[in-house]
Amino acid sequence: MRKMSIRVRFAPSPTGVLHIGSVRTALFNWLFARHCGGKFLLRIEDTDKVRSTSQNTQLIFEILEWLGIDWDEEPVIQSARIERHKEVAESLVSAGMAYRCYCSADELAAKKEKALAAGESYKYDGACRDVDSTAVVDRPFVIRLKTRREGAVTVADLVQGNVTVDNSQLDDFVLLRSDGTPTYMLSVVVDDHDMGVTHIIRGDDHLTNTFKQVQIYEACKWPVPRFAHIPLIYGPDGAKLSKRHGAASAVDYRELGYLPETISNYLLRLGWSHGDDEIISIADAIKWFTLESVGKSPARFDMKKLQNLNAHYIKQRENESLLNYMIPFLERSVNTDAKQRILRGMDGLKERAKTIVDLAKGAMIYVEAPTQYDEECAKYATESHLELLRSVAEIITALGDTPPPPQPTESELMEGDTERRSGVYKEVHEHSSTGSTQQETDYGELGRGGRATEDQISYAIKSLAVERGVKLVEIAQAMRAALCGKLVSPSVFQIIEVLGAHESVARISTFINRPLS
RNA sequence: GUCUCCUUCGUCUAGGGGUCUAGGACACCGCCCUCUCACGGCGGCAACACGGGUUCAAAUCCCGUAGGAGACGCCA
Repeated sequence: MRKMSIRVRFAPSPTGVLHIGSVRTALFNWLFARHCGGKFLLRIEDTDKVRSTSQNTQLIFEILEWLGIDWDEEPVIQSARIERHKEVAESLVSAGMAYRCYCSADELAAKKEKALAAGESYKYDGACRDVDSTAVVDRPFVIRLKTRREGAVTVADLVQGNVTVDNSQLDDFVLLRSDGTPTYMLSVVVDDHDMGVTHIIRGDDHLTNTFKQVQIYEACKWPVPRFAHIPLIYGPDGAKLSKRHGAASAVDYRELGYLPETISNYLLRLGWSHGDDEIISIADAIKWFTLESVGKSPARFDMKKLQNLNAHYIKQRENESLLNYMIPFLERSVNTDAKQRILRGMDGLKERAKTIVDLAKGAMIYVEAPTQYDEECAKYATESHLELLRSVAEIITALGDTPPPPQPTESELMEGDTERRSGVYKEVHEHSSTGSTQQETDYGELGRGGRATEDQISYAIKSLAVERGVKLVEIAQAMRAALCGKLVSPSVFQIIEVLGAHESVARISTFINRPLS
């Protein structure tokens, strides 16, 4: 296979929002082109003028760009090529390969009904096949292909293998409608030929169409391209993936908070694999992608796996990038201070989020004080809890305003405390634990602006728990309720570090003094 | 109905005659970690649709059966 000449295309129709299955088709085409060093072209099949919208067309471009799928030449707009399509249809008539059919819609409907009633499959009977094409008849007509009736056509499909269909299965299908517009069958063939497409990679719902199209290529005496029909994506129930499965459009997934790298990785693994690899970068995908390794069996869409992948890619992303990405998802617009807080709390936030929507929700604790408290919070509003919170507030205030207490030694720390930390926390911790010989300088850095570090806060609160003889969880959950209005959040110590003493104490006071419970 | 395609754990898949008492991932269950929830670590459950061949040997090759899907438009 000579690599330099390969040309593929993605040819969506803007009659609806871009389906996630179409996105996969685009991805496979793109990957194939990039792998082979060929060209990836775009064609908008907007010949159905009633259902096509320019908004849908825009969305196609937008989603492809979002996913990093770039195309090589000016996109072809199919509706601009109608004259060319007609021309080909007419030339086929002149060449005796096609003919004018004057059967009315009513006549055909009647024949179809009759066939159905008799339990037979309907095929156009070719009534006008031998009508003299030079005769001028003043009736509306369509142009039909004079299909070959004998023999069979075998397509050496790059994914499906050899597929043979008997020509007797085909009828003389329509190339040009009575209103003079081309049908899909005609326009794809003409456009693919004119665009120099060498490999047609598309959903396998087109497999049977292929045999009709091959006949058009042959009638035109054009070279037949290679085909690769990839299996469709199904919903969890095994039926074609659609709206009722939750989300079928690529735009939906973007709005649900999935990252583009998640979508392309997930879609790639649906029906294609490279050994045991699950997390695959675009670069590796381009390096590894071949049509031979595309599976033939249909795959079901698994939301859980998508989520898991998304969680992975969220953890991978840089905090700044995540912040920018999540801003449109935030419930309200945020100022620079809030952004800074979110950024500082991002490590704790992102390891808990499966989607950007989750992330944005979780980030609200750094945007504003709780506007309401979850029902379960009442459990931590007992007098004994409130009493503990008063002490907590004092400790936080003290930590925030004065130099923190001496650093704990390794043995003083509860076991496990020095282990298992990640991200920023770990770095901070390492700083503070090396601080035994250089406490002054560390305070100067870590306590900047009178702000205590997560570690210092953690130590102080843990000490309080020991002192009062209560379990840490009792204090921590009460703090969480007061700080977040809910019982699930990142580390409360980290939250306090990010919010600062003033805001933290304010939230705790609000909780203590609120009328309820 | 006709034609075409598909069939390994619940799901995505590895596997191209012996290395398969079938591997990985997600999900699920358990344990560890733990300030909640997650993350992470460790472990567990779980599949070659069925029936015939071919072969010394079949998840792997062939043929049936069953099940699933797609296509049968003057839609794309």
